[in-house]
Amino acid sequence: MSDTANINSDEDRLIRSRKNNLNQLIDLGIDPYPKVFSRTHSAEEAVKDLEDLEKSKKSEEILDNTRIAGRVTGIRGQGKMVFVDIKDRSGTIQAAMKKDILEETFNLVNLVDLGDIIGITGKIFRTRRGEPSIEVSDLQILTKSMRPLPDKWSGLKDVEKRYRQRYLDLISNDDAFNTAVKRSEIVSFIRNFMNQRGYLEVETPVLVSVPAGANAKPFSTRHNSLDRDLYLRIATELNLKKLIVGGMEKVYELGRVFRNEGIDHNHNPEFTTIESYEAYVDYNSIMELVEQLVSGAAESVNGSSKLDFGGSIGMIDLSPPWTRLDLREAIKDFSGVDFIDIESETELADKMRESGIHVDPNASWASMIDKIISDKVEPNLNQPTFLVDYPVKMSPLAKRKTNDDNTAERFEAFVLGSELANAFTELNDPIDQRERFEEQEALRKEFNDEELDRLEEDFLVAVEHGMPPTGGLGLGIDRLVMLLTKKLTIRDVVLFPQLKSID
RNA sequence: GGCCCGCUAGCUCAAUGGUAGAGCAAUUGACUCUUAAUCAAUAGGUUCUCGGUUCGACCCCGAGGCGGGUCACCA
Repeated sequence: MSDTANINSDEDRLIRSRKNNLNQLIDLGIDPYPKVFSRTHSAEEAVKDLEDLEKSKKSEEILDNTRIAGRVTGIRGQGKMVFVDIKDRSGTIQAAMKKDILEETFNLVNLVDLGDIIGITGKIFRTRRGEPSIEVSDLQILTKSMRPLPDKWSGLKDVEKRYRQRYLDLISNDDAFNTAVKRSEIVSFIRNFMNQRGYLEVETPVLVSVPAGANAKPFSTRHNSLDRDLYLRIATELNLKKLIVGGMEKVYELGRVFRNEGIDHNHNPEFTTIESYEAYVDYNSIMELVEQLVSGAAESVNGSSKLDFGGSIGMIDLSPPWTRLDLREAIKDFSGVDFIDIESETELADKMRESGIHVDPNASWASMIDKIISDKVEPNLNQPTFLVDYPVKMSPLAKRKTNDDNTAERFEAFVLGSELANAFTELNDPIDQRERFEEQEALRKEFNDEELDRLEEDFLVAVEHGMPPTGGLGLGIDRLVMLLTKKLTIRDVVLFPQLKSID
């Protein structure tokens, strides 16, 4: 490609002027990409020092020789004086570059473009207009930028570009930056929360030979030297329970799982869950764990366990205790269907159609119940709610209730009409567990449903060695972050959401 | 996958089927307290792609791409 081929392209024109400045720097013997710059202050700290001085808390010397680095987000030329906005992690501060102070270095100012990373040395002061600023005595180019930034005032609004080039979103939209920070803080809170309760954090394989532990279609891949198909895990469940068999008693994994299904505002093909397992407790303890974890995370990152969504939703209060609804009663109340007497799929389908629910003609009993829940019950559960006690048929990994063989000790947590967590008293009877898996395998063939859970022999052998009574939890981190940052789409809480590639 | 909407300068947005424009960014010049700096001038376009209708298409029609919404499915 020759230079003349693109000489008329606007983008090239913009890059060319920056390259021109870059070359001028090189001609001056200046490295446009030096390795280090030692900072004394963040932008925020500099302002604080100034305020401390003004309150007479500190002596004036603290203001001298302040060194700050960051990205240039604004340049206001004033002839022999130029104001430059410098943005770092903590915020933005103004630098005042005066010719009579910088002398020959002042020529460098003309070679600074919007988007460059620069380091400045100088004295903190306040301008006549009251703006905290650095009076620059030395200026260093730390990184020359070759491409223009999005418009300072309107920011980056193009949704697609925000996702594909998230770094631009982070630079120009504070809300995107703050959401990413908050996600990190939430994950950090959860780790501390679990560790303080004596849980061990573990890591189990992402590549598995049987994608088991949940209902989902897996991604498949291939290991060359093993000459074998492998799958990306759809859940961390079974390996974690093997660790309970191994005596770890309290374990959790914060990890990415992968499901080969549709993509929309609630679903990314890879997402993060926390699964935890604790020996010698049942699902009642897990309900308390969820209440404390979620309300604690809210208080930690938002300073409150309440969230105001306004409009018809209003205030969501995450503080314990959450409402507990019996699943069967909830379904009956919201849809009029009482599944307890309905064993045949055709009868259930008829009842559902009577209630105005669209039924897939090839659906299993369990998936139909699931459909009733998501269509008729979930949308009503804005305030945090546990739906408790699920049919055994739709809960192949959960233990039966003591006096009711058809019901399992399982709950799901809902907030804002969306599922947040799924938990049960874990099934540790190896004979029952094997039968449940075999039924799932049979149903998968009968209904040709790729999403039904799979039998993993290794897991069954582990349980046959004896798994203590255990309470287990799975909670969607992305959903939790959406809730606590009030984002309506998962793409706003995942830094690099999956998008189609542009060829 | 069905249906609906969007795609125009680096960014944000205009433009009855009749010469594609503005603000910011860029380039050149003036300016030592500005902060969306100001002022003057200049330059910048495969209107997502391909095809069709038309004397003439950003605009109408068809196919495709990408994105958004919604329904179906899923966490």
